[in-house]
Amino acid sequence: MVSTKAGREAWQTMCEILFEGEAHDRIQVASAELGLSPGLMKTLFHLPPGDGVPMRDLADHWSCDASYVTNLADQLEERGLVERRPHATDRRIKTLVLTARGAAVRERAQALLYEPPSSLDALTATEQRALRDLLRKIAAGDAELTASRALAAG
Amino acid sequence: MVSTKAGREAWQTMCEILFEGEAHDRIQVASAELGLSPGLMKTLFHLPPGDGVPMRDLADHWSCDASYVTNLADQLEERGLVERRPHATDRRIKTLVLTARGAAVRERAQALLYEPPSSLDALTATEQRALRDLLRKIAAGDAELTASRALAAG
DNA sequence: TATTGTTATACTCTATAACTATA
DNA sequence: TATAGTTATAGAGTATAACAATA
Repeated sequence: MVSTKAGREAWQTMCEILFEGEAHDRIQVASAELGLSPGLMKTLFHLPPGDGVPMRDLADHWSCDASYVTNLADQLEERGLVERRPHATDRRIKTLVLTARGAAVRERAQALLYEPPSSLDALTATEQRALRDLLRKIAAGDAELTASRALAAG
Repeated sequence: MVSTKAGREAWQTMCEILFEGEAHDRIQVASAELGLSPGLMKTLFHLPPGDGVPMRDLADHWSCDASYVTNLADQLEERGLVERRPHATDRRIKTLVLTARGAAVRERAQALLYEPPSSLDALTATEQRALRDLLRKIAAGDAELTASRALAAG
């Protein structure tokens, strides 16, 4: 089913809209407006408000080195956006927790990123609902995505 | 119309599927497989086979410095993937043109990037067609995207 | 012994400034 | 005088290696 011609065309068009269209520089623009690097903004997105995330989990998700996560954490801490907190049971682990200010910046970042481009205007209200429902069905079937959402929900 | 609740939800879900889901590391994985940096791969995508693009156009599209485009061009040239060619009428301008090898690598890169994630499997064939049609309608209304496609079509 | 995180270091990516050639 | 591209250089981003603390 996944190799349906229409499915491939749908996926390709989705990539083009996000990477080539009006919104292709959204991340740069949003992070510049918040005075953050794209990497720092991406980190905020992975920290559910009120809940600590082990630094190792971030390195695993991004397939990056642990030392880079240390670097990101240092920069966010300097700006007062996150705190390092010890893990409840394993004292090797440090978790990253958003501060109140960090949660506010995260919310602002999401507002900027999730603002739809004007090209969405090409769809009627009914079509926009149909699109949302189809995309949500895909998201629900995406193991990684649903896992990270379950985490975010606490 | 664009600020429809469903439209915002659709856009947010689209971002989440691409940036957080199964496919979130597609670009890294694909470029690693081709032995290119993500920046080099992105450059190949902006060079329509058989047609030269002025280096300045790339810098403008990405809002980056011209010297960085020089750097990208140097690296692609070293690998035999592009050639610098003089512009027909303005001798200040150099255009970047894919070599035969460059066009082949570009095609392979597209195949890797545009391979849909398995989560698309959650949709029936009919739904995949409906999704494709909705996305294409958005793409057609995206001024930047249609402009770059017109260019690619020659 | 294996794992988490840090430090020191080096390499890649990207920008700034000064320059050459062309318009 | 203004624009396209290059060079040299500096800064940010990211990885590697060696290390300390904990499991």
